Amino acid sequence: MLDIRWIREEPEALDRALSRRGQPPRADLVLALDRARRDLQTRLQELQSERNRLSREIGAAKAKKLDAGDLMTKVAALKDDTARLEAEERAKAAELDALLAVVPNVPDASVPDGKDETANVEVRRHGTPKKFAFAPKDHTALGTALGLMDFDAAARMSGARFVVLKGALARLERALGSFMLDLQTGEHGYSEHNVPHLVRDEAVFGTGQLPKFADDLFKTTLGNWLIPTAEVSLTNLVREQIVDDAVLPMRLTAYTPCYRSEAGAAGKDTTGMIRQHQFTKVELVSITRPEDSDAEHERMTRCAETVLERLELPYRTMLLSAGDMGFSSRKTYDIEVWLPGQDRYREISSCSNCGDFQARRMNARFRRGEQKPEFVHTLNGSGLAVGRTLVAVLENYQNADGSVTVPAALRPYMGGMEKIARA
RNA sequence: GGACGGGUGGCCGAGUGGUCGAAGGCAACGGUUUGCUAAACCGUCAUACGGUCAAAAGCUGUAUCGAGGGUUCGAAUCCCUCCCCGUCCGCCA
Repeated sequence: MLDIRWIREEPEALDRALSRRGQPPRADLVLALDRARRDLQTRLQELQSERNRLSREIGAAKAKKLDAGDLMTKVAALKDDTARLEAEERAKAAELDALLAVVPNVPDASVPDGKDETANVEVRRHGTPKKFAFAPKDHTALGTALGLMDFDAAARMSGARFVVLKGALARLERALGSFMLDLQTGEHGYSEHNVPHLVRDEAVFGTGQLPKFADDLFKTTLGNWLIPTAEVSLTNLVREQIVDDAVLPMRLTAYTPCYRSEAGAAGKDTTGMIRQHQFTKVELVSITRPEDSDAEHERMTRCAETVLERLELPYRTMLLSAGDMGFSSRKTYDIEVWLPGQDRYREISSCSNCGDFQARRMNARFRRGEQKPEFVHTLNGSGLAVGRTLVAVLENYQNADGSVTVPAALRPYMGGMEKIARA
């Protein structure tokens, strides 16, 4: 949510930001609604003021046992006007709120222009894709041949975009989660959390998935939403809170399943584990002071990259263009891991600085000393998506005989296992 | 799921229809007193959004006693719905 006062002062900046995201201008509409709402508010308040004054006189008259009949008819006359104005003011405010709720965050000055991912800028690259002496298989072929990855069984009970992992692959998933959590908590200062996976409307509105992206989410019969990422649960830890300056930056992490309807992804990545309705992820969230969020963003991105470095997986880091960024973000780095089975880099982490955009939506603030509360800045990043990391491990560590070498960093989590082979 | 009891300012807590944004206390802040500390005393002490102003300050108005609706000239107080917390019962990993 953007600051309406900022829009009043710099409406042209809003339209410029929208244009960078490939959206039509909306400042005129926002300003018109805002003006109309405030005019209604002023008129309403004048009526209320008059009503309050007369009501006090009635009270005073009655206390003195005087007749207040005239006064009461006077106030009654105000009633219709007050009720009508109140309804109008409320309707106008709701209209304005609904509009502001779907206006995306303003891209940072350092974000490159561009309408989609073709304009993303590579900022660094690590490792070199391995040359295989044989034609590398993709993870689906590898996992299926190992007898440890069963899409058919998953489809029978759940439909498309689900998988059953067995044996060493099931354990590999757990090992990756534990390894990532240990790294982020033990070396990078993130505190581990176990959070709700079902949340209310307000929580999902807070992080920005609602109201615009409800189609991407699953909803329970009780009305709760399944989290599409632990960003929702972790960031909402500070909703409606005023935290002390001294506790910032807060660095939070959680290992959770993520549920996504993938409504807009029909036909994309239809096979394999790349795009599933359910996957696990170690999420990183930072809550910072405004002046610290840029540095924290760089740090967080490095925390995510470190996972890939420890696993010795080649990756590149992309700075997303304005047109490719998510709704709540003002600047995003995507980390893409090399997948030999696809012969290209694929997104495995996305690290975003949301500035105060989410904080406004969830009213998350902090206080410096005795000063007035200010909105915090919120950041989130995957550290990493476990399902896709498993895919990357399988494809990059595959051997000619179809077995998969266990990365050294994971062996302690695999009971010392060095290789995953068909039993 | 059933039956009760609760949600009031940073905290505690009073307030069942009329100058109540809300007594009192604690904490905090400023001051007086004081060798220092403490104590005592005096004062200040919610937020949001409007209007006024070039702007800020100031002044002024409105709203806010869990949320939303309703009754009433007037609601913290009465009614309805919802949310949250607690206790007991049932069920249950």
